[in-house]
Amino acid sequence: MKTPANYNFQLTEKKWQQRWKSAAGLGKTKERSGGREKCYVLEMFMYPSGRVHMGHIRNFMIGDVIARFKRAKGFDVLHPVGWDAFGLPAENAALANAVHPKDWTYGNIDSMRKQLELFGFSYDWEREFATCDQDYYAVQQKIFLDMYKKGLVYRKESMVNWDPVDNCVLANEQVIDGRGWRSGAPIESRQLSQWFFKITAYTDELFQDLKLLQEWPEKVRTMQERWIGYSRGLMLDFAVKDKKGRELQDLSIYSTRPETIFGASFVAISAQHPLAQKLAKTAPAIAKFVYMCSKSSVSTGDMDKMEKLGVDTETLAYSPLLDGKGLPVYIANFVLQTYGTGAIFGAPAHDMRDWDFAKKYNLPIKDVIRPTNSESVRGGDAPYLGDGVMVDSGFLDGKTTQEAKDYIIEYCEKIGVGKASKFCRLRDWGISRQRYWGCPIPMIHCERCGVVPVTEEDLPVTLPIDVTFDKPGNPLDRHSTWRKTKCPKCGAQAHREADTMDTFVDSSWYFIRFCQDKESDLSVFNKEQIGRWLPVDYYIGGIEHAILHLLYARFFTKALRDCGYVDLDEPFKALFTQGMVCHKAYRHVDGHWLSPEETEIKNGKVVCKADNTVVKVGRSEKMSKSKKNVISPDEMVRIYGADSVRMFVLSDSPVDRDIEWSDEGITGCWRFINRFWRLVVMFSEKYADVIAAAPGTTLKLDRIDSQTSESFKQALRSIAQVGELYEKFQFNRAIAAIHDAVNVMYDLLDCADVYDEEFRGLLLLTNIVMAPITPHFSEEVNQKLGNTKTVQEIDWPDFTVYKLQKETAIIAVQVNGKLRAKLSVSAGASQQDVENMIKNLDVVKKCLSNCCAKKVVFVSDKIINFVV
RNA sequence: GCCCGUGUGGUGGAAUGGUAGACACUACAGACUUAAAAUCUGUUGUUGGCAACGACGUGGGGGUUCGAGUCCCUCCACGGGCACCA
Repeated sequence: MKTPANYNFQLTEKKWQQRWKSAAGLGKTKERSGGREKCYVLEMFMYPSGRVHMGHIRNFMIGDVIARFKRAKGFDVLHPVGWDAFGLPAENAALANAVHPKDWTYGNIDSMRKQLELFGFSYDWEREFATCDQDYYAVQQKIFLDMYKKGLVYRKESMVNWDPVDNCVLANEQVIDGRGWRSGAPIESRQLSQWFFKITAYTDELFQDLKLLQEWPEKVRTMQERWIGYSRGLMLDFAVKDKKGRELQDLSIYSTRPETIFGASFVAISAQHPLAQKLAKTAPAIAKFVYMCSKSSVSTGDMDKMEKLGVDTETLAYSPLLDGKGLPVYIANFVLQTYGTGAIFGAPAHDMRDWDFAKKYNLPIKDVIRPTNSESVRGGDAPYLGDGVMVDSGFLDGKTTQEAKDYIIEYCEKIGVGKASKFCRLRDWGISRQRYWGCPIPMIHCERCGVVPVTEEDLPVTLPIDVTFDKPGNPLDRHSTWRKTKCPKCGAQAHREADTMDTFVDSSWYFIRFCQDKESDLSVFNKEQIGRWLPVDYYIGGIEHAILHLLYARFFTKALRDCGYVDLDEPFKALFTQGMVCHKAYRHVDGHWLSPEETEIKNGKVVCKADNTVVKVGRSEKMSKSKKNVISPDEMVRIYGADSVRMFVLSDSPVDRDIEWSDEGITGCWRFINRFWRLVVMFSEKYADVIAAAPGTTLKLDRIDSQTSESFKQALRSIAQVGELYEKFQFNRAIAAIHDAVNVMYDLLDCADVYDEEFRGLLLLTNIVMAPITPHFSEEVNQKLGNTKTVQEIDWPDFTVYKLQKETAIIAVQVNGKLRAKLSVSAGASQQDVENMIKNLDVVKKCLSNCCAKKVVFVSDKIINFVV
């Protein structure tokens, strides 16, 4: 038979995309009667940078397969798409190219939407929106005011993380290794008035509810747990006196290891501590040290390499617990003002940092814990950090560390020198950004009344369009008219808050907005629609959002619940984090990256075309412009078609791992699609009469019985697994199972014992389980095979109706666990039957010649193992 | 330093404690072709052997088990996250 022509993806993909569009049915959210279950599938929405990259495609593919699969399973599915559209790059583009951020953003959205449409994702485009749409940020301003009324928003003068490149404040979460998460510039400290969300009001709940998120990766839960940094300990009171015994001030110290107090040999406070500031005024040496610390705190970074330094304040700290013994007070560079009370007591024998400090300044090291399984206290030149039994600690002697801890907290509370306390690392969320392209903060500054919220009738506070970017800084600040307004309280001349909100606010509730359809009043929360869809059943995105976005969104959900907007505690039921799409990267000897076009292969070596130097072919790296290893999705669609690209990003690697983009991989998918296509063409030509005689037949395979070949059943077994594999996000295995089925069908095509209609059924079933991955192709195949329903209209097949049990099993014959032979038996054969069958096998005879087996292990249809 | 993850052929990767290497890629061979591409059919963990058939083999070492890639202990390498958090 002549080899059929290649599958024409150009025509086919266009054809089906047009049909889906005109039928307006592909991704449209259906709410059908009959109490169907809902399924909300959401991929983390994207920033409109201008280009869709392969990482997006992989992310969206996971969601698209799940959404299509769940629809076929009979769920009502919500699968929306939108744009996280405020943010700095729009302003940078405005500066660089003299284009308005609004035009830049909406222009990018248009071109990215076109790119996405090439892939045929089953989104409900009717619900699409961008966070910079006025009707979206208007609601956000209302939420802000409601949270303000609830006491969840406040304004405070505080030290902030200032990014000198972006000219902007960053949240703690956005500072990575002392550098801005976006600009990479070293962060400075500045004193500024800022708006804060009181996320710490929800510390307990955010921490406790992590336990509810069993369908989140454990890794993400642990990261959040550590970020919140919950700890329990004792707040202990000290009195600080100078050398002459004059009382200077009281000092509170927080410790999670209060049981080591009798091993304390010094107290250390941070350079920003009020006591340090006070002492610096009169003592030049202290002032100098404090100044030095303030300098170095600006550029954090290699904390671990920083030597522990301190200065003796010549004062002593007294606790009633310590029998009138004063501990020398140091100002030390390793004590953080932002954690606890900014003061510690040092127990060098049982803490690494205290140990280093004591060694440096020759302070006593007193052991108070004897390791549990040891006769004596710590030996050697290191602190003992584990648990044990208290020694040399007065009334704590003989208690275990845990007992001692509980006891001393209780004791201190009783005698009134301390109390049980808890602390967390989590700080309130500073959301003021000195930028133009964001949601305006709806507040007004009045000289007489102070800060006054905008009244609801005056919402939204719209972003003015007539702004200039000719100077650095926030254009809202210098706008000639926009800032001027009347005080809602007294009517006097006042001015608007010029800061805008952190864009992470925008992405903290977008998944709620998607729940409302186009017809609903978008200026209010429609509780019925929101209640119908939330929580998100499958949330899919990158691990890089493990803390920032996911923590903020969880907080927002709880805050909105308390404002009466929603009725749920956690927004995302299951979270799935996918790996990156990587690609080979080429590096020149001098270190700069080369694109593949700048290289060639000479004598089996990759060399740089320009200067013939040997190029280092590095390990596969995440695709990025700077590494010049980006593969453009539309280019790939042009060459191989959308379905091949769709298939490739899910094949090969499990989706939670990185995948390497390769030419072989994508051509492999393209070839497989053609291979399946040829099968369909050959069948439909050979059995044209079958198709013509029974168009629109259902998928039912009537004649699966004992006469059906094992191969045929094997193919059915393979595709029967595919749904379960989708459910488990094991798309690579699902694709392997589909390969299996197609390979078997090739073997079957020429067999005489294949019933024609049965074979068509098998083709159709394989096609249908593959359809979530290759929707255009599958519609075409389905049509070619004469099915009158479209794939979209077909329910997921029920494979349990087929009798697919194997009739024979291959049993492994083992001696002492070593494989000696394989034996085909009828399925379910008993141990006796199997033993009878094999006792004459040479291998078995040889092994059993001199003695009987001590023991025979038999696992039905699997193994028989003789132990001799 | 702490926490988490990963380690299986030339490559990506399969494998409820039960026949390791499914599926795919690469490579090689054969068929088709004037030829090439494409396609189809084989072979492809290492190693000994003409063969039948053996030996070895899931980062290293040890253990539990009739049986370990899988469970336990320990070490190593790589990747990621957090990091002076009292």
